Formats: sequence, structure tokens, C-alpha cells
Amino acid sequence: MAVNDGLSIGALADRTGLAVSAIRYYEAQGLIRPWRNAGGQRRFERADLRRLSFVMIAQQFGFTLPQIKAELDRLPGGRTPNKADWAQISAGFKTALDQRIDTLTRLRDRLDSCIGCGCLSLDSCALYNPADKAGDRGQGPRFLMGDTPED
Amino acid sequence: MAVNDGLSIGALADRTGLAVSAIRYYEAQGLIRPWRNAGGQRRFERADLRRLSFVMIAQQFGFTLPQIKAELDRLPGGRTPNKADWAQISAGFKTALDQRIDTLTRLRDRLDSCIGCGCLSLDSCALYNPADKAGDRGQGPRFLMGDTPED
DNA sequence: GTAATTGCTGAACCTCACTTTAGGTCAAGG
DNA sequence: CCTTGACCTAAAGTGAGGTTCAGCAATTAC
Repeated sequence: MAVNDGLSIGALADRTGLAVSAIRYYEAQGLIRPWRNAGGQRRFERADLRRLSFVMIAQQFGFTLPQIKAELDRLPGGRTPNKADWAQISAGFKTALDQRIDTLTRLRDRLDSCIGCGCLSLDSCALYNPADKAGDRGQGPRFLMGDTPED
Repeated sequence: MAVNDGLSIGALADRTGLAVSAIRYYEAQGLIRPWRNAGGQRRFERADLRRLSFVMIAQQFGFTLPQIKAELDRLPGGRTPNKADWAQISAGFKTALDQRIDTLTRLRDRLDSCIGCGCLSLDSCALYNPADKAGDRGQGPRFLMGDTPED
């Protein structure tokens, strides 16, 4: 009722397009820290909209939630990325993205030079032992995950 | 001891670089069908080397194991891809790969035009609602999965 | 011939990113 | 006052792609 009660989880879901369950999950992962009202319900600040925006964008760039959390945790005082922060972070995103595109382009070039061959030889085929493996550490989806920028 | 006893799972693991557990898993998924020797141990043909090669390459291209199985199952008599098969399949790989590169390139272009902005506005930022979402169906890792070629 | 390797099975566990379910609580409208 | 809808929690499920474990059996090396 007061002017600055904050947003409910449903309101936040409506505005971001995320599912309520996803927002709760992000909280469990430490990406947002809502406070609770008297009845124990989550209340969100306007800054959380930006924070979730950031999460959604970073996911598009192929970052995992732990990676995104790490990026957010580096901001002083746990603040939401402002314009200056974004300029820095997005530069890192660009680097990761460029690398990813580069990796795929090299893979395509190797494929081009292999289409007529078809040897699939473990010893000599250019498609093996690619200098750039698409994601090499950790389990789960192992292809195409971007590296953490400036890490 | 006989000349054509086939390879043990350990030998196959050594030659392919795969873990023994991964090879057993691939068998469980129907990607390879070894026979058993008198003692119940798996014995593999030389063709299984090529089959696993194919699996590893297709994974690099972002295909899931079910997709790869589907591709292998389309080959007559459950044979391992030969040169002619490969020419056809790799053309499909190339298409999927080109699409993926294209998607990422567009994403990079949008990022370029946004780096100085930093608005992250849910309403107006070009980084939202991209025409090409990077993988949109199914759960699990939702970014950057290649589409099935010719499906 | 025996010890060390390697192999076997089935089940449980892992990450990632969530959703679903079951069983309740809170807030607002009529 | 009572119902409806939004919210709460903890736990389990999903699916991809495996690994790890316990408790045995088979092979191989010496």
C-alpha cells in the first residue's frame, strides 16, 4: 500500500517475461537477493529488473549462471551493472563471442576441406584434434560455452 | 589370441581417446553394437572406430547423441558411414554450422551497436527479443544447439 | 599358478537450468 | 466470512552427457 513496497515476484515475472519458478531459482543461485515483507513474501527493487535483464542477456551470450554470478559479484557492493560497468563487461562478452565465432569458422573451414575426403581417420583427419576444442572443462553441455571474459 | 578377436573396450578407448565409461554409455544409447566374447566381454570391430569417430565429430558440430543416432540409423544395414555417406552428411553439417555462425554474428553486431549504450532496457534494447534465439526448444542447455540437418 | 589388470553390471551421482508437485500460507474482493 | 488467486517451501523430475561406485568375473603378465 505504501508507495515503495517493491515488486512482487509475479509482477517481476510479468515485466521480465521470466517464469516465477525461474526467478526463485535465480535467487537460490544467488543472482538476486530480494527482501521479505511481513508475510514472508519476496519483494524486489527496481534494480532487480536490470539485474535480471543482465542475466538474460549474458545467457544469450552463452554464459552459465555461475559465470554470470561471478561477473555480478565482482561489482562493488553487489550493485547492478551501471553504464560504465556495462561498457567493460560487454567488451569481455565481445571477446568471448569473437572467439566462439572464430572457433566455429575454423571448424567450418576444416569441414570444407574434408567434405570430399571422408576418411574420418583418427590419425590424419583434420576434423580431429582441432586446436580449438569447443569447451573443454567441466561436464554437461561441452560445446560452445564461452570462456569467462577477463578471468 | 586369434588374429581377428576384435578390440577390447580398453583398446578402443585408447585409440579414440574416449573414456571406457563413455563407450559403454554410447552402447547403451544404441550408437554402437559390440558383440561379446566367451567371457562376456565386449569386442569391437574396426568399423566401430570409424563409427565413434563419426560420433565425436558430429558432437563437435553440436549434434546431440539422439540426433547422431538418427543419422546413423538412416544408413542402410546399420553400416558405418562410408565416403559417399559422409559427403551427404557433411553437407548437412555445413548448413547447420553456417546457421550457427550466422546467428552468432548477428548477435555480435547487435552487441557492437549496444556497447556504448548500456541501457539494458527491457523495452528498447536491441539485445532482447533477437529474431534468432540460439536454440529454442527442449530444456537443458538451450543455447547454440545446432538444428538437425535435413529433417 | 597367482597376482595385477581389465572388464562386467546396475544404480547412484553430477552439472545446468529449470519446472512440477504436494502441501500449505497470505492478501484482497465480495 | 469465505473464497480465490498469488505466494510460500522442499523435494523430485527432466534431459543431455556422461562419471563413479560397489562388488564381482575374466584376462593377462610374470
